[in-house]
Amino acid sequence: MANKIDARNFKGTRDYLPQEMIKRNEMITIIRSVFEKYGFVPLETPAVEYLDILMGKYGEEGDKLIYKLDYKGGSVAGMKYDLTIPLARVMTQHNHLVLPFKRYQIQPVWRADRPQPNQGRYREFYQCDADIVGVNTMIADAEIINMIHQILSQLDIGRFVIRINHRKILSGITAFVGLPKNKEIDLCRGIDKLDKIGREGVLKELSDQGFKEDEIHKIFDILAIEGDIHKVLTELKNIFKNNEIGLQGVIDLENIIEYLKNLGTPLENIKLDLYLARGLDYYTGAIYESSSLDLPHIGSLTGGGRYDHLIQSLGGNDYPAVGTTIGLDRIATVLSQQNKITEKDSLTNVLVTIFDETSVKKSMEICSLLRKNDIKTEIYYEITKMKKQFNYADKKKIPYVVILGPEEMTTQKISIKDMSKGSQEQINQDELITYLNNKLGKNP
RNA sequence: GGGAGUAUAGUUCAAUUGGUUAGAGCGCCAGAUUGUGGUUCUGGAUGUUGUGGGUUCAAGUCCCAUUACUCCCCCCA
Repeated sequence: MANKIDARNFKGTRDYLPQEMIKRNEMITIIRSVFEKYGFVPLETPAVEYLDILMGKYGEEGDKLIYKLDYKGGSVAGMKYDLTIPLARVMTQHNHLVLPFKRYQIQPVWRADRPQPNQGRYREFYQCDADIVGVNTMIADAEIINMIHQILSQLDIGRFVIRINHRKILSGITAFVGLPKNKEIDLCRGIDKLDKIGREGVLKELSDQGFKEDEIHKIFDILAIEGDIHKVLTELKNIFKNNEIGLQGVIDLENIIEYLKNLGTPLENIKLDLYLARGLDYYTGAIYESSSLDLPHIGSLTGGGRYDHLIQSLGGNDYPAVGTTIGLDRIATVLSQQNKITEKDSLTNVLVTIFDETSVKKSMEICSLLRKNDIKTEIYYEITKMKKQFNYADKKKIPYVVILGPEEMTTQKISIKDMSKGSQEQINQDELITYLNNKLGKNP
């Protein structure tokens, strides 16, 4: 025999066992139904893309994390890194799509970084994207943010915050401080840690980064702006008096806030974060990210923004676009660390037992009848002692067990045991469906 | 990409300064109970101690390498 194979998962990938899949499917059902409620239509794209399409869109770090496929001597393809670039590609290739094109997409993506399950970080993970192509009003941005709020609330993840910012505000700040454009990212990175390392820490970090004293001084002027969103935006407007690009960002955000109110979005979960940067290169306007307030170590649960020229950069029309991704695995991690995952081993409602050879036919008929009436039903596959059959129902947490023994045969009744109560009753066959529908809460 | 830690049965963990045949809980299988699970009682099965080398009279235990996993930073979903 050949060497023993060491069965294991590829690093950073997991098997989603039934218990987990049942929960994931429930989550996906919620997400999909919200997407559809807002008028989004489904799209799927291949796992693999040509490398020239993937490269250069995600920033320097991102490019390194693309899984490259090596075949026929040359690396020309890679696993998709997100769902936004594939959408942009689709938009360039299918001109007949009605604008605004609103699509949702729920698929895995791959990133070659170091897995960290505790933070919900994997190499293969699911993204649930919703994007609006062809609209440049902030109504679209507001709808996306509103929808994120809706989904996170419905998934019952506990306290969360959606942080918003604008690429043009970042540019405005960079200009205000007097820095060259390429320092923008360093600037954000340094200041973003304010919460973690405090004022002194940021000061040190910035001077280590080579920022001059007067520059740091100006940065702290901006840092000093505090208060609610409106106040901050008003003060920024003042600072950006002669700064057209920064001003544009502020106006966009003002509009978004206004529209969010119109949509009835509770603003207490939404925070303006002037130092939210987001690594992906293609963003051009408003950007947003959300995280759990109870489990901040898990990082971002959703992330998105406006990317007005990405589609053109792939050779398509210059369509404005905005969208978000919902990080299914991150959210699942939050729920699991909050012990909110009720473990289900089965979706079956009824187990039909088989008493002996003479009752096989009857049991199978009842099983079939239940299924015809949309009741999730299993039949036990062996003619064996009741003990084993009940034990199976118990292990799989199947709530009802049907018994058809000699006694039931002669009385023309069916015995049904309620496994959680331990109680058992006999009913007429023609009452069976009504009885179970009642028990399962299916009748109005 | 940088740093740290862990590895013993299906699983969670034991095993004295290195010292006989590596143990226990849970789980699993069987019986008590030939029409009934979840409780109880009785019995049973399961290990190349991650892998390879080294030190030693003797290694689960010490050393080196390797692999896997975990954690932190970076970045993100």
